[in-house]
Amino acid sequence: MKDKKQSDEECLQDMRHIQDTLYVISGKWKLPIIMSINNGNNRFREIARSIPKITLRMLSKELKELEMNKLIVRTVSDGSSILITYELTAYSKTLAPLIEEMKNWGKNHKAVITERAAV
Amino acid sequence: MKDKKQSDEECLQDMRHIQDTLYVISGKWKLPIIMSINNGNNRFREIARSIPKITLRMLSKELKELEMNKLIVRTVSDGSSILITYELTAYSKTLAPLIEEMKNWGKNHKAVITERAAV
DNA sequence: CGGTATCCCCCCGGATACTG
DNA sequence: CAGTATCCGGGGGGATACCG
Repeated sequence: MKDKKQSDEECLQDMRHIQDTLYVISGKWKLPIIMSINNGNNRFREIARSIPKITLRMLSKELKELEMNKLIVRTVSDGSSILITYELTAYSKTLAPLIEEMKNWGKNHKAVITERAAV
Repeated sequence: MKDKKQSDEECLQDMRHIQDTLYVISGKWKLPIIMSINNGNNRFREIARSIPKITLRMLSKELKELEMNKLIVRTVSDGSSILITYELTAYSKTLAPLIEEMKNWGKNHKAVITERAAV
């Protein structure tokens, strides 16, 4: 978002891109799931335990969508017992700056809102 | 999101911040509205016209929420006729890096998904 | 111009139970 | 462990009509 005014056409393009991004990360759980996997949780139950309040149903659904968007990979390895692991793709790493930015903004916003509530 | 693994506690904090941010910018229209105003549209109908497919109802609803979150200001100025303008707050500018990031990511993602569809 | 009021549908997301 | 099945409420969001 530049301060310089852009053409309406450019602005429309940008809106579309933003809506595309919003669509991919929308929902309460997708980003938390990515963060959890990034933090070393690779098994279904492990991820479930690491995210407060998420239900198995939602985790299952969201994992599928993330896989469709090429952000994670589901692997079934057949050792002594069957083992299923979820891993982030290299592509998912491109979300890192975005996540970082959202993390910081949320932290600050919490402060802003809390201050308002106090007044 | 660092590559270095962080403590689970830190990770939980981050998830909460992210969810706070998601909550504020969630919905199809909030960011497009901010972009539209940023691009010089300050009147209700002007904004409405600048955003494809948005309905008056949604614009009205979202403007209120944005105002509650201190991202825009609604001003009623009483000249020869009543004039209502919407402006971005200084605070809303803190979203700029996030928006920029989402714009770029969406642009690239579109390409990634399209490529997949071709295969 | 600057919105509200209704109606309505869809689907997100929670609860709970169950399967292999 | 790794999920799926079913049920269900709430609300996001579209269409349309209307108001001052």
